[in-house]
Amino acid sequence: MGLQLYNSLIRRKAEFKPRSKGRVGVYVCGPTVYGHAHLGHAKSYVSFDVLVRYLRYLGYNVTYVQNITDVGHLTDDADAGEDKIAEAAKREQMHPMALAEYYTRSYFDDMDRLNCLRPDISPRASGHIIEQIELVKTLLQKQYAYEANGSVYFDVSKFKNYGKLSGRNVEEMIAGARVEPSPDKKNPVDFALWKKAEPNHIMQWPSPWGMGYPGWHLECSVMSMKYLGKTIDIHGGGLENQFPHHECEIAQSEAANGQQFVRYWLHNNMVTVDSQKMGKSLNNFVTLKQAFSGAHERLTRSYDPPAIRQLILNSHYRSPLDFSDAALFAAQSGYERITETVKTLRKRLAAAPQGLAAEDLAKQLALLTERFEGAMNDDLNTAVALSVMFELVRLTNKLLEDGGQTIDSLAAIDALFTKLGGDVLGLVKDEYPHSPAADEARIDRVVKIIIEQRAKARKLKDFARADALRAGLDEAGIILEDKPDVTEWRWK
RNA sequence: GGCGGCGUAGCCAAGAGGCCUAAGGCGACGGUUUGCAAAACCGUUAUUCGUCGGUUCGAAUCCGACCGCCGCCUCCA
Repeated sequence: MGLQLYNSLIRRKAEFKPRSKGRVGVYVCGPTVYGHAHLGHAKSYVSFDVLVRYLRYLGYNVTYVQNITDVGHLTDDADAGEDKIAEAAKREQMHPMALAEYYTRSYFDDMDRLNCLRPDISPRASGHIIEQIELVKTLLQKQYAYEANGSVYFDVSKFKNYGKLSGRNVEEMIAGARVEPSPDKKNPVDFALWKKAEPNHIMQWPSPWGMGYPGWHLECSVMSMKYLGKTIDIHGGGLENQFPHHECEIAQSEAANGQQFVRYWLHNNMVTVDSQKMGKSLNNFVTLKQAFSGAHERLTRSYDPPAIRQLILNSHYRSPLDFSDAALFAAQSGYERITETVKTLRKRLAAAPQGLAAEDLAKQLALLTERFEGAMNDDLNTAVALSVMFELVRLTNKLLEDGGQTIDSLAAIDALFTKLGGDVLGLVKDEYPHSPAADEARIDRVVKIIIEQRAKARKLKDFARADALRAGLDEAGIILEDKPDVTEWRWK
């Protein structure tokens, strides 16, 4: 059985088959860059990162597109809302585009630290205004949209499949609408494709309907179409975007193109913090930078970025994830366990005797691989995949303790760690380099300890020992210089 | 009010009719190793899966009721 994915559109798991053999287009809703990324972003993007990594592991040629929303995302869907970027720009007294750039860099920086692969294409909404206007024109032409007072709205009543993704009924929504309908809209559920800009609005572009800016939902339709085609294989995003965002994307795209927009809709579940919804108003927002540094009142320490990744992969992407200091602490310990084993393994590998891999070991590794793939094929069950990694850890530690393993045996284990734990899960690194600056400071500390020992020996007139220490350092390329009151060292 | 999801050991978390007297991780406890420490290894830590009923030869897994929690329906990954 191949890869099964839970498709929100049909509400069950289904075998994944790409549209074109061997090639997969993946589009994931990216961040609106008006603040630093938080734990919610991490869950979403780590989850889809693993999807992309696993598709590549299976041999697919994947094009991964993830947008950057830098315009059009309003704080409120009723017409009163302001653009999030504009609002933050005002607050931080920056140019909106400078603000967007600043937080885009911050976002990539955080994602790099979580070891998320960069998307192949990271299109900006503001860079696709022309295409967005074109899509609005098409929708007007096909009479799926109407202009009113300088804005253009999508006429939901014209699109009969509206609600199919989120299981909603248009009539009921109209009846139960909570927001005061805009006087320009024919129906309260209609959504803005293009919004008229007030003169003082900073971000605005000329259009056939006057100066304005695009509606939020439009960008994803336009950019996925542009880079992946009219029908894409996989569209991912957070569960909270299923409605209305993704529903609107389907309506726009399918109305304009007359063909299916997305074949597999994947939604990841939400993050809570200490069992509470993470929200700015609840004051329990934890940004990734805070988690990395430990600078948050709910955290007792700093956490390695991969430990956060590990916590996310410890549960299923469609389950809600509760972040707590205790959970993070456990993930950190677990991550260190895997890391220690891999480091020790590689150290031993360098000094292992020649020889072929043990036959029963090959069998065990094949079995673990099979179980790993079985878990991943089952809608990306990373929790089980991770448990397989821990079994590999135990197997490895036992072998290392027994000793006498050949190069080929250890290399086979290392290859599996690298492939499954590294390439797919993104938890095992190819190398664990020390930072040169930190190393330098460490060497200085070590040499000073030896100098101290030598000083003690000299004081006790044990010159043989003192000279032996100096000779030893000399062999390591370190020269000691005895000054009147101190001993200094330098590289040979 | 409408739609959807969840409740498994001290904590996190898989499992979705018989392989479950329920993976894996963290923590705790005991042991091996150890001058001390760290790491590692071995073992123990849920006869039970929110509660109560039902279906079935058989249920954590299906159905119903109830209790509790959460999400979406307004912006949020």
